[in-house]
Amino acid sequence: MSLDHVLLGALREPASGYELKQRFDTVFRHFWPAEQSQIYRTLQRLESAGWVAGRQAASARGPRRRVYSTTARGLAQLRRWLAQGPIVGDDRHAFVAQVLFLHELDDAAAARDFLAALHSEFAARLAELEAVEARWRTDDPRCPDGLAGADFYAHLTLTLGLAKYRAIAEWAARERGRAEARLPTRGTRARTR
Amino acid sequence: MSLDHVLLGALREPASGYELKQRFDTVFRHFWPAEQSQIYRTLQRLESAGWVAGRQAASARGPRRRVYSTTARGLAQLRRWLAQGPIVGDDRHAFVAQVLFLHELDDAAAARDFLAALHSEFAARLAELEAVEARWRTDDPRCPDGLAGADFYAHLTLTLGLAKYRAIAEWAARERGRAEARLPTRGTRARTR
DNA sequence: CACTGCATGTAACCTGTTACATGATTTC
DNA sequence: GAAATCATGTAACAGGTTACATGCAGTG
Repeated sequence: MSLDHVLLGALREPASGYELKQRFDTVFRHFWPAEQSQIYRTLQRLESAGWVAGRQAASARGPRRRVYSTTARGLAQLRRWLAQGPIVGDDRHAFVAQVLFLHELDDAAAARDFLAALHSEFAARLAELEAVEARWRTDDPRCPDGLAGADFYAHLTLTLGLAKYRAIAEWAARERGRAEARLPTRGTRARTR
Repeated sequence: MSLDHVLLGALREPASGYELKQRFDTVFRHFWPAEQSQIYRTLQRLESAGWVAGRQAASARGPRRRVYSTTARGLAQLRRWLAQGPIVGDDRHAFVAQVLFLHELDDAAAARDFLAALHSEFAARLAELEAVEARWRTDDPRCPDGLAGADFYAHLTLTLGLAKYRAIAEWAARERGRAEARLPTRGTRARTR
């Protein structure tokens, strides 16, 4: 139940369900997306378990808010989760299945376009993370190597995203090229096989 | 509903639920794992939709089997799915959340060990795929560049897995080194912060 | 007064996991 | 005759998604 632990980690700094949703949509989304309905539901469950505590708070604008934070028991639970070692689990990537079955399209140009679209997608994700890193470097002179505490680990997740998206974008560009090379030359039939 | 389409693609070659489970555990597992119970349940739904057809078949050993194959309507559905372009969707990787919250362990040596464990995990996955590729090369002299038809696309999924696992394993090795360098030297207090 | 942003929640549904249940045939 | 392998299915539950419902406060 990783959502539980992402919330436990996030709530070391107190936040409302609404604020959590925003953090999910910006940072956590990259490795554990969650919908608002699921966040509120899970918060309730974690509170009955005694892992987070909620309290009523006033709001600068808008209705009253309910602010949660991780309890001592919640923190102990989070530490156990971290101490058990990496939870790697399975990948679930529909696009890889699509690549595997691309042959069923029986259309080498469409396959090449498919790989080109994959390249745009991952190049865009890479550019997004590169922008985040560039901003960080200009905002904080200690950025890559002087980072301490929680920032050091946050930066690690950034370099992982960078490495992964870079590898996939390069793969897509390379394979798009190989697919291009297989295309029938002009003047011959457009279909393969 | 990607499981539907993975089954549609797999059943271009007729197979029983049991055989499909084996293919999931060897090949499809790398991008779309599925349990036996889910496979049988989905097969029933796809059959009512008219996308696959099942027929009774004799079995060399063991009880009677039910062999399914993709129908013309199922193939049309599969092609529509491929033609709509890559479905990239979200990543859900608990270990990245763990890295982000590693600071809560407040133990730099444990964090270094965590990264070392990640490195072993991904190095092992990489080695597994490298072995698959090596076997393919020795079995088929056309292997990397002369591959045609469905094999060309199957090889693409292999090079993707190779690129991705290589990138992650290299990241883990590099960051393990950086974490090592931050360790307090012998004789000083063992805890960071 | 309409719209936007803040804020919290519920209901129905779909997908995926775990556990259980059954039975045939072959090999030791 | 016990164990392994072939083979198919169901039930209960957990986790995640989509859609809906409600209401406050400030801005134009």
